[in-house]
Amino acid sequence: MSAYKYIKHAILHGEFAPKMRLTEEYLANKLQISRTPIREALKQLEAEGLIVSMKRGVRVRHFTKKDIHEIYDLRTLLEGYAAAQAAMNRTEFDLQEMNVSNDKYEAAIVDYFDTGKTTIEEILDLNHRFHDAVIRASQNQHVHSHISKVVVVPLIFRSFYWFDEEQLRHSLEVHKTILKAIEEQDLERARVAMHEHIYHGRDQVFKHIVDIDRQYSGTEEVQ
Amino acid sequence: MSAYKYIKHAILHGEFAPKMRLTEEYLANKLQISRTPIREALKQLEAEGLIVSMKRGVRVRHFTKKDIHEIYDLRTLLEGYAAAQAAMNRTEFDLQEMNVSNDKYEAAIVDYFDTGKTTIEEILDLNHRFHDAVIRASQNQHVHSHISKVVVVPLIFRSFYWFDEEQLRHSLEVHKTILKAIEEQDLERARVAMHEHIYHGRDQVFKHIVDIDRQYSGTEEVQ
DNA sequence: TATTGAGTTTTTGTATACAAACTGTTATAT
DNA sequence: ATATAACAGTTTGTATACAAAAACTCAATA
Repeated sequence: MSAYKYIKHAILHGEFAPKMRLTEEYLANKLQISRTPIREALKQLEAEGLIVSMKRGVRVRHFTKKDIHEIYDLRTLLEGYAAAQAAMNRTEFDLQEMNVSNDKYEAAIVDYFDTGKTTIEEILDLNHRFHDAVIRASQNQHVHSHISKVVVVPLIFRSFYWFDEEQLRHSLEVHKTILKAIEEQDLERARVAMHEHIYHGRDQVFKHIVDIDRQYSGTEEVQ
Repeated sequence: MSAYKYIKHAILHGEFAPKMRLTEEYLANKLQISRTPIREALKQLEAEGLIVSMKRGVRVRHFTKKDIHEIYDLRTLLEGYAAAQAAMNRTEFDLQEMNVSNDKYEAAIVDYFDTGKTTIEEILDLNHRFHDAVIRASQNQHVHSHISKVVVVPLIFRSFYWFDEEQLRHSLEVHKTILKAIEEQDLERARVAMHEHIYHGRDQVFKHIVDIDRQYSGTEEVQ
């Protein structure tokens, strides 16, 4: 795995906590490679906004409540637009892709509460694939790439762990509503359903993060 | 100037043409530095989407008509939202900043046609500052950073050069309409005026780039 | 003529060395 | 006790060397 992917994974999964200082040597040692590829990975991650650089070295970016709020607003705007455009531009192939994605999503949720063989990570991944299929159906590559940069914030990335059965089943129903609207080319219905879907996700996140703004106020150092 | 800024500038000003291959050695030689900082700059530029990497080396990204179309749709969506949010959230300070920006813009346009001492580059910069002030007034940092990535692409086509007196004066009036709506906290008026403003900009670009999709079909090599 | 493949050249990827910048500490003077 | 200067330690920034991968050349073969 590349240094970039390793570090990104570690940040998204909370192994590198917000505000944690990351020195090049620490990372080089951890990945058993030299500092050169580490530095290149850090430049990319900084351009993506997952780390912030200071006078000396970088830290894992800490997202405040305000950040999370803004990011959800942005994501709602973009994905809502994507859903409306998908309703307008979707091909038969897109419809099939979205349906297949959501069928898999449904099967995974059923299995999760039935046999427990499916993991929450797999459900998270399938949810992501459905959203991806919708965005692809919008036929706007640039919207796609911007959304993918908005979405990957550590807390949000892991927010599915907080969903209970009721909420997972509900999200499945909303997916179906979105799909139906896209199928019927009902732009506004698709947009509003997507807005509601994402804002509902935000409500869940905020229900669980009562005070992240202070939580990490101490500076976690390396090693 | 950093390698990153140098290369970005060269791309935006057309010195490195679309599809032009950029080898590390060529750039290192041109900037008279070693390949190490070049590589880091290229990683950042790739993350921003200004260059694309292939199996070996990178090329300056070529934007098709479809790209430009999509990018303007995206920018319209984002800046329209920012204008509406600015109408909702603007502080007295923001209002002042926006007014000052637009007054400078007006003075520059007047001077441009009056004495000719002001350059079109300066007008372009002041226009950019006004838009920036509006986006800042929206109080959403994340929207700001996404817009700033969208905005640079049309610069490649130096769209402003083609604005004649009529259009420059018109854009000034639209700015005033946007400002008035933001002042009166009329969200929808602000949003629609911004939409119109940006789509009008797109019309201008498309009027002048009749066939960029073929224009650069040949592969320009380094040196 | 088209194709394969060995050998050559070009270009990237990584490690390492060293200089430069920053940080923290201790000793000295006020 | 506080402030400052010098020094030592840490960490980054850049150059360079070399290995690895890709692209190219051209002759041998079908």
